[in-house]
Amino acid sequence: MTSTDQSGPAGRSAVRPTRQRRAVAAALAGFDDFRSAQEIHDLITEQGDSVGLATVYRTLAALADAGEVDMLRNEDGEAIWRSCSDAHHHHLVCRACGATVEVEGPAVERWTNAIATEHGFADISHTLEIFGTCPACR
Amino acid sequence: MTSTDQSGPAGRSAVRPTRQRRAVAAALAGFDDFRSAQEIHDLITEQGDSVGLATVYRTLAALADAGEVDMLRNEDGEAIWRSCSDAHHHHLVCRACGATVEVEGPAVERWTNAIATEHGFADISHTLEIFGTCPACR
DNA sequence: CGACAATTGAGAACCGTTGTCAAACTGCGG
DNA sequence: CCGCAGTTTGACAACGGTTCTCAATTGTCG
Ligand SMILES: [Zn+2]
Ligand SMILES: [Zn+2]
Ligand SMILES: [Zn+2]
Ligand SMILES: [Zn+2]
Repeated sequence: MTSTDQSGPAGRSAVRPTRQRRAVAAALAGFDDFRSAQEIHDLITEQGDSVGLATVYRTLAALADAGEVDMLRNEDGEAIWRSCSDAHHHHLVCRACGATVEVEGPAVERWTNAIATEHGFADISHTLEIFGTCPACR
Repeated sequence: MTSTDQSGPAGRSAVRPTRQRRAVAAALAGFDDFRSAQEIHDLITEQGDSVGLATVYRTLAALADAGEVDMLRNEDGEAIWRSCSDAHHHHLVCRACGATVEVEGPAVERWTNAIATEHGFADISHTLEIFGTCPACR
């Protein structure tokens, strides 16, 4: 058994741990609200690292479909990102300061599935975000 | 029922019914899935009318905040539009063909409010869309 | 070490959307 | 019927976020 073949199809390693990816991860660890790619890029710069904007976008996209960060869109349609817990969850976001709370609602999950099934839909997924003004911004 | 009684009593400058706005309304009546502004613009052109793209955007935005059309964003962040019923509702959308069903869920409405209040948030709003594959696209 | 695929970054390209502003259109009062 | 003032329109430029290009670099692995 030739040791590890922990990731890719043809055996060669797929994702390489690079300085840039570490910098993005570090930046993500530094806030817990949702931020745009550009804001994250700025953060990285402030932290002294230098990473191209395109790389930030690429890394965020990769992390997102690896399920390590959540991406959603603000009212203007911009993508905003945040490192989140693994489990399926939704967000309660403060419109003013961006403060974010992860929330879970088994009942809602059940409801969406039921409704969709009822209409004959399959391969169901959903998006749900709650916006409001947090206590601190009142 | 189109509760659009724009002409109020003290009818000072309101929204003027113009050829262009009528064309947009007509286009909106011609489909029941969500379409982008550009697609709607194309539809109008195909119908023989001629309306500037900027005007289409302006009209859609106006209709949207008059509550006569719903706007949401597809995965790419583009705005897509559809004329909907007045009451608050959500959407069950087919990923393949775009077929859309309006759905209501009083329980979900209650849940979002409860969760938000519980965390001290005020002025609550939310977005919720369900995606799947409809029977016809199976 | 040497070969090589994965990765990076500067800048251009994309593309949906919004802003500009002069011309066209309305409703209204005279 | 005419002219004025405010509204609306549209061709086009400008914007801004995101993706693409491609040569140069950098991990990985034998
Ligand atoms: Zn999350
Ligand atoms: Zn859910
Ligand atoms: Zn709707
Ligand atoms: Zn709702």
